[in-house]
Amino acid sequence: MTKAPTVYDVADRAQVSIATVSRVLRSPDTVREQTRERVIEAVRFLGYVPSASARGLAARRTNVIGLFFPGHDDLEAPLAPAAREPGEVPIVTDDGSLDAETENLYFDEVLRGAEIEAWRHGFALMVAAGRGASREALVNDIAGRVDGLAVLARTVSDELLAHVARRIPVVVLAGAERDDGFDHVSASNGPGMAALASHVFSTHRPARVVYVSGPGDSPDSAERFEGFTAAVDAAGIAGVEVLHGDFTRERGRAIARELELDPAALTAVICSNDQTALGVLDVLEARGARIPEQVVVTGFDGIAAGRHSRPRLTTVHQPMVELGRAAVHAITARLDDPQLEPQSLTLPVQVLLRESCP
Amino acid sequence: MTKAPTVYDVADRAQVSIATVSRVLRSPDTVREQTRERVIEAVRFLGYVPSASARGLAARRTNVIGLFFPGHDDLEAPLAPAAREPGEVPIVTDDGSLDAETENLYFDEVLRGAEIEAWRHGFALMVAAGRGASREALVNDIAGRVDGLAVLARTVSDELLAHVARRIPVVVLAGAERDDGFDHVSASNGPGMAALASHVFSTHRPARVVYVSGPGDSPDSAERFEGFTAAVDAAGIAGVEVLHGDFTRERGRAIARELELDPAALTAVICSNDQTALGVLDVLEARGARIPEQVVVTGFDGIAAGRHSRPRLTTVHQPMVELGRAAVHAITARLDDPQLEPQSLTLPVQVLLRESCP
DNA sequence: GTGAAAGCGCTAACAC
DNA sequence: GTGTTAGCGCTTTCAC
Repeated sequence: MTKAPTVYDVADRAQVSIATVSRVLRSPDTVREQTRERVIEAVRFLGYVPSASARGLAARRTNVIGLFFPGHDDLEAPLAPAAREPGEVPIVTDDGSLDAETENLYFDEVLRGAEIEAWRHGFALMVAAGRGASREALVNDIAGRVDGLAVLARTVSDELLAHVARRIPVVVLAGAERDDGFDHVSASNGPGMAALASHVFSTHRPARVVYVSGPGDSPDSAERFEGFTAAVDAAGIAGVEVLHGDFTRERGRAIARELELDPAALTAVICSNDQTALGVLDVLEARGARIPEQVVVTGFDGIAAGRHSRPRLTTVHQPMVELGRAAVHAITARLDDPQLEPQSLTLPVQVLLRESCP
Repeated sequence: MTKAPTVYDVADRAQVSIATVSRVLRSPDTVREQTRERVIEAVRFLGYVPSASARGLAARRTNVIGLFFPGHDDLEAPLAPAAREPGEVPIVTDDGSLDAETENLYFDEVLRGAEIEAWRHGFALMVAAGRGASREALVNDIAGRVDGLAVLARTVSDELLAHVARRIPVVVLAGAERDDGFDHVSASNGPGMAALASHVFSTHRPARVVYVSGPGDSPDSAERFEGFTAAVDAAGIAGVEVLHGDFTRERGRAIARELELDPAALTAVICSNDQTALGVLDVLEARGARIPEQVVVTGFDGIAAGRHSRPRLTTVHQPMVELGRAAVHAITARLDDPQLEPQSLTLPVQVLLRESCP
């Protein structure tokens, strides 16, 4: 780690020019075998690792793709010191009250998809989960490091996005198609919610319909709501109640607590995402409501927790891994052909019927 | 995106030298306000984003930390085309037979921790999940892009690790401490398993003890087994059966299928990880075994699925997010002071008692 | 098949 | 406070 060796060092030791060293690394078969071996030996001997900075500068491309997601603001606590000795192992009984799992599944899966696709195209992946005030600065910083950037919709100002897009391709994830000149990749939110709601209406014929929305600034939430109203109109249903949610489980719980249940009439609680629906289920179960006889509940997203809940949650499944892949794919496509018209890819979803609303 | 502007372009437009442009970006308060504003205006007008390659080359540091994990080999399928129209939404009933969730939780959580800690120290995070033959090349490539690298134990040859370590700090994740000169970060596998096993022995006094190991090349598995044998010795237990597992749920199932259960005697199945234990539970439940009256089952890791199983799984919880954080922390510490002695941090674990073995 | 040399876009002395 | 200048370590013509 004392002064990393460079091409020059390798060239010296192998008795060749730096150009040849470069060739051995980039296009080995243009170099005579004997020469090549000398170079490789030198590389090994010196512990040479080419600098991506220098390479990126000279080649004018980094071979890195960036993925920007808004961050886990919750976890800004300093690194907890190992309070206990590692040898001490406390034994605690988990009666179910222990903290819920970190439910960043969405991020995790999109990331996985992005990583896979990046790798397939020979790119490395840089992730950034900006938090707080530094967000815009971070995006700008990342933009300087990569050949293309995927950004979650609504997490960065259009202005900055436009700024960055002058330098590299930008694809917006999970935002509805907008005529902003960017590439877009999203799931079929509207039709998905419409299909689910229609199913609820036609199969269960609820006497009462409650819709729990997401945050006002979420494009996903808006699209889902549109799908919902379309289904409502199509079914000719009147008197729907719309409650304002925020995509959190806690909010779902709060809403369920205040929900007055009519034992005689079937109520449908249609939530704009799974978290909210799970919160609703938490409280409804505790209140002793009969699901799905008395109340049916639905979510949206298809997160793992919905498969394990009791009752299991009926939902619309988004292909999150595919979202990540498609985003990276869109970037590489544009890198290959910058002249491409702005693309807008909408991935299909699937309604998953489970016990909360069969 | 036509020819990205450089410092020179900005300098021209702002009527200053490139040094001043650099200053405005790196240390704004050393520049007169009026000058600064001219520069900022030019930056904005031109859509200037500094090149991290050039910056990294000049400053001799990238401000990026790398995280290497073995990859999701399963997912190499080409990007599935959107077979259906987005408007078509199939409705399927999920009777529980749909494919199991992608259980890369370990990766996900470590990554999250790493990202957080990297951000706190002002670093970006680059992730790589190498697959197949390209693994070593990938690690080498990443090594050239970052200021420090965290690598999952046993995924890269010692030789390559040593090669890379000549250039940048390397920390090994989840491997037992070894005298290899690298920094290590791991969880307290041995003591954790020992504490759990002791609990099983003293509380349940099983007539028969079955231990299911992990793959032979897993250091985690080896440490856990050591902890187990320590507990066995301490409890003076004889005639333990040790089965060879591989950390997969399927293997757990297979083992449970062949397990002969004596209705009269309590059997303890102690598994070296949660996946295996969940597989055991799957089959035992199906076979109608009474848990925990007739059989007690334990796992190790504390993955989410164990919280949702029936019965819920008793296990040892590893602080995975903390592992990621600690790894990055170790790297930044070494970057700050390269003279540091090789560190070996072992994070504390916790036994979580749930219904499979209260 | 190999070498010489001109950058790539920035930072960091060092002058002024 | 601001400008000049010398690299940083590589890729890539263009000669030979």
